[in-house]
Amino acid sequence: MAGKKQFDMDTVLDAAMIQFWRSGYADTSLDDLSRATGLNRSSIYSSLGDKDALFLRCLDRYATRYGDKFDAALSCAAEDPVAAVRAFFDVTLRRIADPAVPDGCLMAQSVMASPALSPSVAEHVKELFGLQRPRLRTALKAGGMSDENAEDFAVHIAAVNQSLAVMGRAGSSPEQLRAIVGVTVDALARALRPVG
Amino acid sequence: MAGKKQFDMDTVLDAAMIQFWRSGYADTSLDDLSRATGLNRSSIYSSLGDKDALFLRCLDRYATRYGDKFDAALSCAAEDPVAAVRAFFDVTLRRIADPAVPDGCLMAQSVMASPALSPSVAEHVKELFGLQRPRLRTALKAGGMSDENAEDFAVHIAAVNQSLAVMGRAGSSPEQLRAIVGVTVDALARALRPVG
DNA sequence: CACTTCTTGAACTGATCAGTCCAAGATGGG
DNA sequence: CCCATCTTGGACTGATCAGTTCAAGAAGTG
Repeated sequence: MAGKKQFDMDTVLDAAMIQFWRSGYADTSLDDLSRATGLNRSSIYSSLGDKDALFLRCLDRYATRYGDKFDAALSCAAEDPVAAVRAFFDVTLRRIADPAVPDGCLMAQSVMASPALSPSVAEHVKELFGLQRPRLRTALKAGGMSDENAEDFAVHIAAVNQSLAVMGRAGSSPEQLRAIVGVTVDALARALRPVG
Repeated sequence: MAGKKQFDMDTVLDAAMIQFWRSGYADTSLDDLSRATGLNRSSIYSSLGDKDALFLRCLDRYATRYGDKFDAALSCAAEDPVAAVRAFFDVTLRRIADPAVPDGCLMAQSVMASPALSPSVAEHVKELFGLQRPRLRTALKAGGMSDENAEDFAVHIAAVNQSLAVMGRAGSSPEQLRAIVGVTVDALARALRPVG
């Protein structure tokens, strides 16, 4: 077998991402990754680099995949910001309900574990994690919200969205998760209605 | 040295708890615990049991210490539920601002890491984590809220409270954390005011 | 069909892990 | 002052970790 990779890179990266997502960085060994991807250790190293490099690629993959979905959900914010935020939360709620994918959130658990990561990886995690807030702020301002309110709601919504993964992993039911976002969506609707 | 322990159990348990809190279960080795507590490995085993047993004691210690503070904060819920919830959040905000203690939250990060914990420990973590919601529900009902609203706000407030630790560890400023709880407290105040 | 090129599997290295064991030594009772 | 008792420190075990190395062998090229 020369000159041709024996595997599909997308499939392999998905498998590795899901492994990190399910077990976290510290509890994912190279043997786990080898088993999950079907690749030998030396194939992983030669094609994807060391554990940190592979983890970074998985983080970027995760951030891009769901970042695009969040952007799409918020794209109607100018016309109907409340519907946009509802769609934003739905991305997460659907991800949690999807049996093809682990519960929890790769970003949130990586942030929580960041003191144990190498400094450069930890920095990258925080950067990716921080993309959520400006995304929301821009959408809320497009929806007609004042600067100050948009700031506050953006960070609040980012926090609530992140909490869904933790609550889901802790055993909260889909109904409870909907109740969590319901309070936030109601508050947003009220804040956007000029006469309250 | 016979018949007398050479150390203060409270001091040792605090040191171990903080070590787990800072680094998480997976990234805390017995050498770390030995260094943090000043106790030798064999002293840890003979006095506190194995790593899982010690971790459980630290979890219980954490849950009791902050659980008591949360209860105290909510004790005025019948007279002023909004002030009670504000005080509830203040327990967490003050903990995050306290330099004597790690950022993050031992419960939240243990829940996130639960798939990598032994099943019995994971179960215990989820139990302790689940204590927050009924605590809040009882307080909100005492404050005059309807059953349905109390349910929804209880799980929402528990989620937001939990998210503060993650957002703090991700680098959010104290002002941003206050904005996160501000939205929730405002929503609660509105829900409690009979005429909105 | 032969040769070059690259992937691949398995063995190996040194470090670190949780957990065990035991001799050394300190203390309190007699 | 001596002995029994218990804590303590350090050495040890077997497992697992990330990362490296290398021979075997398959595909492409002529």
